[in-house]
Amino acid sequence: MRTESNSPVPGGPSAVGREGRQAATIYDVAKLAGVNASTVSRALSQPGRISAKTDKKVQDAVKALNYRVNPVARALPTGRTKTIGLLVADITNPVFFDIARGAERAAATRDYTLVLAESAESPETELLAAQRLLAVADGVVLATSRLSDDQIRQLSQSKPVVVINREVADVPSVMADIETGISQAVRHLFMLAHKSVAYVAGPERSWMSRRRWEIINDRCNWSNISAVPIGGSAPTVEGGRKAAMKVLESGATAVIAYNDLVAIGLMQEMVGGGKDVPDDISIIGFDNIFGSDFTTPPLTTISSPLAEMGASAIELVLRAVGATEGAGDIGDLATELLIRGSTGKVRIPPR
Amino acid sequence: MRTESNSPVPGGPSAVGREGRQAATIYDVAKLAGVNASTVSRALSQPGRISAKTDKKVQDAVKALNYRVNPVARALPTGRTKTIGLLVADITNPVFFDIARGAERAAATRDYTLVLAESAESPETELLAAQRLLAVADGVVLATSRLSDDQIRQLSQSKPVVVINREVADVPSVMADIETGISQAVRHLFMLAHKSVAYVAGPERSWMSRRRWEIINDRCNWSNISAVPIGGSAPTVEGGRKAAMKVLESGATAVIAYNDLVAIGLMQEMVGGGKDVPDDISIIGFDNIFGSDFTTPPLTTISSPLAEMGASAIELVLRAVGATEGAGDIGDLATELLIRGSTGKVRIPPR
DNA sequence: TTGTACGCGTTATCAG
DNA sequence: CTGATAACGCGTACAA
Repeated sequence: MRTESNSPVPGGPSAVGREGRQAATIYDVAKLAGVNASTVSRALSQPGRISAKTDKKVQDAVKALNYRVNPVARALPTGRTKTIGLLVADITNPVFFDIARGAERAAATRDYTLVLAESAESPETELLAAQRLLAVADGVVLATSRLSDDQIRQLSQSKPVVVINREVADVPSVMADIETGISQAVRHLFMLAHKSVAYVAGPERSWMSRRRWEIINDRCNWSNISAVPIGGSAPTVEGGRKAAMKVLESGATAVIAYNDLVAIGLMQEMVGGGKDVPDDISIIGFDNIFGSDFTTPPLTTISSPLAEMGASAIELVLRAVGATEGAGDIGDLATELLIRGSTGKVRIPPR
Repeated sequence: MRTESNSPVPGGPSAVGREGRQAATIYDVAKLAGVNASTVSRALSQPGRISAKTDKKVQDAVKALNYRVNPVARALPTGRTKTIGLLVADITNPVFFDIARGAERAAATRDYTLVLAESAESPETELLAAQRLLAVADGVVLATSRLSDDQIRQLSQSKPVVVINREVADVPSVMADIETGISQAVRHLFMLAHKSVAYVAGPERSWMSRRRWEIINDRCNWSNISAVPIGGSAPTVEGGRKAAMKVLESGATAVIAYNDLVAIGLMQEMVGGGKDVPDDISIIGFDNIFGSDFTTPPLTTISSPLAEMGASAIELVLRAVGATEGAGDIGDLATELLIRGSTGKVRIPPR
């Protein structure tokens, strides 16, 4: 491999060759403006602390050279990249998109940029990815973590970490208040005369899946409904399809799925198998993802304000890094049952 | 504002306080290993060019101190951040989801990280965002650009830029071969005896929208079908709803929408208004987005391999920065008509 | 208010 | 094969 650059740092920018004219630095600006580089630096970051005409000279030079600060150079002495990491278990999951949307916009508003990473549902990958993100970003949002509480706490020692839909001692989080949504759902099923409801769980390592089950079970007990758990399936449409048979065999007249994807898979498989929804079986999902109202019948679901949650998570990180004022906790975000067409009165009495 | 740090650079890492123990540097490693910092650097980046036992000493020290390279420090002399920017017009658009999915995975495979930005459909915002991305990332992918050819070319002078679904001279791009898909669609409509089809266009500034119209118009002429353009609506479900009336008034018996979102809005509005799809009117979308098969009837659509396109775009950027071998163009990616339930034989003859 | 000088953590040249 | 050292671009005590 040969190097024919005369740059002081051969690997450096000027060695790339492919690039256009070398970007201007504060030194170039300083020279043109007839001031010192440090003055330029100040003029750019602390507009007040500079004399009016020096400022003008600098601004003119900046325009003339089309100067832009080099963010990575700025980040080195500063330690801040104005970047926030967003880590999700599975990019494919529509839940993530709503979160990302809220997060991106919240970040952009504060002039921060989002850095994306996916863990492919693997705790090991997630840990590595989180560490990599923390090395670049000023803070990280864990959207659907499969890590242990300890691991998360440990990560949060170096830089601000915020988790979504998960409770970890000493780590700030943004939670959906699923209790109310679930209560509404169970009451809804109760009114429709259901006596037995199944819960199709998500990934084993999902904290949220376990939590949802606990609350569903609890509320069902209150209402004298028997709740039957149906073990860990993938949180996808396919996962839902595969779980359909087990649900049917359970004898339940209604089913609550870990999320909308699973619910949709369940519905597809059941309708495809000749069952009628909701006459034969009622289906409820979680999250109100994009498209959950496209189905026939449209899916009844416990909706979470995903975009807001993404935004709030960013907001919390921003506070932690001191980029924004605000204080106090962000209370759990409201959740509600969206009654659409996939739930109805029981027709076939439970055996 | 007071500063009580004794760090040489007060704004620097050690001043943050919130952070845990200061991260180890190569100097710490060097000291512990009893070698020079530059040796550590080499041991880490060029494993071959170091003696076996020096290497071991370094590795041990690395583990002992739990050392991690500082990516921003590395990026300064190097000029490479191992980061690629992905810029989209609207995060909310499901088309973007699939592209992002493919892109993220392709990037992760090569050990690159994705940086996200949204332009909110505004050319000004897009330009600014692109410039910001280019300052941080090693290259940028423009997924749904609203910029002019010149602006894009200009951006691509500093660092590699790849566009998706857009043709710009001198700028590498990843394109879906929409001709075949559209040909299939028009032929399909022809076989169903349609004589007049409407095209509901997308945003005025969308290059893709114009191109789709051109080809549709062309193919319709071939088949002696009259094609009627229905001007720029927002590329959203809402945009589709608003355009429904105009479509009906046009007297067309079939409509091709700028994308699936618009098509779904169209369908919702029409079905809501008492029309039957496809008996009264056939509807075809573009892209085969997530959920487009959830509708009733499921949407017939011209599908693009969005995830592959995202991946290919990243691949092209990676080649340009020399991070990956490969050469040659990436041919246009195949497109095909997915015939589902929203298209059928004309029932009402055109007036 | 402005200039001087140094350091942020890493890479790469150049001697040894 | 390894050590010393300059430089990447910028921010900021400190002195002027």
